[in-house]
Amino acid sequence: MSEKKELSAKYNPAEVEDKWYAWWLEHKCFHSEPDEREPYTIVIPPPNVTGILHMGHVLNNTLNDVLVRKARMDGKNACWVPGTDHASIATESKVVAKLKDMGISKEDLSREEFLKYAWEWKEEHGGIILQQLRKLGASCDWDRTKFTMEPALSDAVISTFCYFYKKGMIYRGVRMVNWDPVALTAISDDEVIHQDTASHFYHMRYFISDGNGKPTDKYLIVATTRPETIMADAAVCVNPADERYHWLKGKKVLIPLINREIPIIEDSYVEMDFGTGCLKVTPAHDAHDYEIGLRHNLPVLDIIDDHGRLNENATILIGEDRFVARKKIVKMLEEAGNLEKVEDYTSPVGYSERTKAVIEPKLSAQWFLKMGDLAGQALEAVESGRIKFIPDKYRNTYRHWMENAHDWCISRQLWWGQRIPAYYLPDGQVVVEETPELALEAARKINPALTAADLVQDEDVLDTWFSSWLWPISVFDSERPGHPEHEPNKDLAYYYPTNDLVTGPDIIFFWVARMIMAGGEFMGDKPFSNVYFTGIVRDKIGRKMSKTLGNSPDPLDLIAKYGADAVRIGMLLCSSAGNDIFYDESQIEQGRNFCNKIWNSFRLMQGWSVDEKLQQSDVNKLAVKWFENKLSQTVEAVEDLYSKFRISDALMTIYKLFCDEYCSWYLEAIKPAYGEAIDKATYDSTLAFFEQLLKLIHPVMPFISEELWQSMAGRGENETIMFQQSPAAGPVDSKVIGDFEMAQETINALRGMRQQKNISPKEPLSLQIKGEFPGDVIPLIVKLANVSEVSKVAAFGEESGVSLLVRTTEMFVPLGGLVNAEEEIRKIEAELEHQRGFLASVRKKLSNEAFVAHAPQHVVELERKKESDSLSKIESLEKALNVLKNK
RNA sequence: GGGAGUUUAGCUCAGUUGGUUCAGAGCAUCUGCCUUACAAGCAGAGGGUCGGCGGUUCGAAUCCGUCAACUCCCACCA
Repeated sequence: MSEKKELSAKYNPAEVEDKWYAWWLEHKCFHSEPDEREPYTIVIPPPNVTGILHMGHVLNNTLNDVLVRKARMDGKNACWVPGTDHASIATESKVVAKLKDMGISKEDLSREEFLKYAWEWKEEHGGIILQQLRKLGASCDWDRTKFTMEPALSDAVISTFCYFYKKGMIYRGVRMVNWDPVALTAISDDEVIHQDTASHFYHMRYFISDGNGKPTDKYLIVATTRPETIMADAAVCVNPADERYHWLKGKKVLIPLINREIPIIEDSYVEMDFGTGCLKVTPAHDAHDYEIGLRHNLPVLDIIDDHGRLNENATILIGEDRFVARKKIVKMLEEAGNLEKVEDYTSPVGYSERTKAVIEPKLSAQWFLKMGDLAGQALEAVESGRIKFIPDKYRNTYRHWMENAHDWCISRQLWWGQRIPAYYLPDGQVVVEETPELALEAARKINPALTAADLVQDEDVLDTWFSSWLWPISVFDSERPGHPEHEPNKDLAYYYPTNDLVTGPDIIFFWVARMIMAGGEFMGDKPFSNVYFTGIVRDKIGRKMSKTLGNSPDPLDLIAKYGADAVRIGMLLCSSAGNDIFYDESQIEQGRNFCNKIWNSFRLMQGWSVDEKLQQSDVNKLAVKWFENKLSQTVEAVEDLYSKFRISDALMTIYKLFCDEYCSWYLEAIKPAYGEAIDKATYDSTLAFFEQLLKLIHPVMPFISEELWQSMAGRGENETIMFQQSPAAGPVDSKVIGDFEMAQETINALRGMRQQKNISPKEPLSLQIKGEFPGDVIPLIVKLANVSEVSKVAAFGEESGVSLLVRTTEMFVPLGGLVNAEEEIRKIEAELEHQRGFLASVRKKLSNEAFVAHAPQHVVELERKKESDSLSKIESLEKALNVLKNK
């Protein structure tokens, strides 16, 4: 130790964490530039720019940081690129809400004015989450921080759009989209959450027309959950096989209340046994109805406006909100005698993920990207194993989606985002170019008389994922997307493809699949090699963590209370890949306790005085040799676990190595008696071991490992544990470990016996061992089990005592008056009974000719060995019993 | 409705090709210890018909069938 300062009995993370994080930043430890080393690259899953750190981020970024720090210590040039996502819907709705608080309505603002507010908001609140990540210890290269809407990355998005447009893969089409009447935008299918919702099933009478627009007294009954849309009906549809309605063929019915005449049509889409078997067809307001309308050439009448209110086309209830209109129209139907009955009914209703508004299916002109080839090659990249999913089961999910990929609706009716670079000519033609200037140039090829003022740019912006899918490319080289003919710049050439991606399975299609598509298209190469899917963080009783439930702790509070290392450990301990995480604060306590354990082991070593003249004792020699091997063995296991992304198992292996092997066995074995000094050789070895352990621990617990590593002697001014080489596994001598284990088992047996017989650990015992026993571990038994004398004997004496069996070695502890003969007899008899039963079962197996004939040789051999071991155990138990009984 | 997955100790999970590293780990529990690093600790101990049933096999937590429960994804406002 360099200096001996007083250390408190408890580790205090608050004193340590900010200090080292600042030091790392100051020394540019996280920064990476291309060099001759092998790169290791991770791009952060960019959190929403206005987001706040939650437990899911903690899990994800802890895993990322562990991987990055490990790679760094493996000598790779590790680069973790941080950044944020502009999250158009989420951010825009936050800005709209904030403006509303200020008494400003978005509609009163021009696009430019609104964007000015939005950027102000972004500057003010943006990137808080990146600051919070620093508290967690995230070793991101902050100099490379990116934002999906910064100019360069926006340019990449625009070029990408133009690229696909010119390739004929982007088209504009009228489609039934999921309209969010609150956000006033179409959203993708994936952003719609279906939830069973209690509503009503309204059975309405549609009277048959007499042919002149007048009702007859005959009617049929149509059931709907949406009576407010009847004014948009284009037909009533029945199944052609439905005999109940054959008489209606060619007839027309009148829409209730407005008496518009519509045809009765037949389509097998209608299920006969659902409802009344009559379906009202409303092409403008239902995706299936739209399809039916196309098949039967039905007119499309849109009666709901962007805000979800009835418009003039409805002819009645104009201006009413759709849900208000529903209530009113039901009453009107009832009064008009058109309401047959109302049933309670629960049906799935689509809600906007962002605004929670009920989705309105709406026909509108949107931009689409064809999936065809993109999905095909992205599927192949995973199927072929070039990209590995961890856990593997997500390949199924991925395949299923990729094989059924719909064209991607990429336009959003928002302002916060990259505006679509499509420019409309006065005659309705469209040109798509990267800049207005280029667009004008292109437009003039169509009509040379055009001026800039004649071009009108599309009002919509692009889906946020249309920028995120470029992330692994654009953070390094924003020129490349959209221009695969460009040579990649130095960074892109060096860092791409990235190595690992850590993300949640909920965005496997939104993001993971699309990054693979973009990588294939623009780089001709996968964007990453491994995708590690984390689970969802849930509370103890399995509920998803959410703000509304209030069951999500603030990670920063936890860090303040327990320390960042403890929080990291707590998250990792319960996180096997792909499984949901059941978060429990007690896991973080365990992490804190582990920190404390490490801290105190350091205190112990720091308190020792070294005597250079002291000879190394046999016990110490043994312990050092053993731990050397144990460490190698464990390092090998840990490496293997890391390579399989079994991070929590790797952590547990390290945890046990430290707590059990190092603290409980090694340190106890070499610990000098109070007031005595330790020999130099052992001391040096111990510190070397401790340093190795700190390195092993560093990726998971960066702060405490740095603090203690720095506290050890001989550190240069600018050195950090961050760049030390990971411990390498040396050769493992299994005899050393095996012999030591024999000693451990013996010590455990003796300790157990003391407890059982109520013999104080301070009472020295003597021990007789019969048969083979590794002699050089005896000093360890003497020290740790408080044995005064160990003798190897050919036969046990006649005095009273307790016999022990360690594996197949018999031992005896003479206890004189301390032993209760009757109790001992009972114990031996019980053991005998068990042993005889065991022997019987083994013999039964061996006497089974089929077993001996079919089982492999080594299995049969094992059974034989069991038999002989058991026989010898029984023999010695019987002897011991005789001795006791003959007393 | 279509698909995928899960079910092993009180809790969270490991268990590679069926066979002594097969019934494991951590936490929790219980017992005894304030033993000069650590009570946020030490030393011990007890917990499981491996979801149910059936089958294949000399042998099943492991393979097959079936049933049950749970989870997720996709589809869907009649």
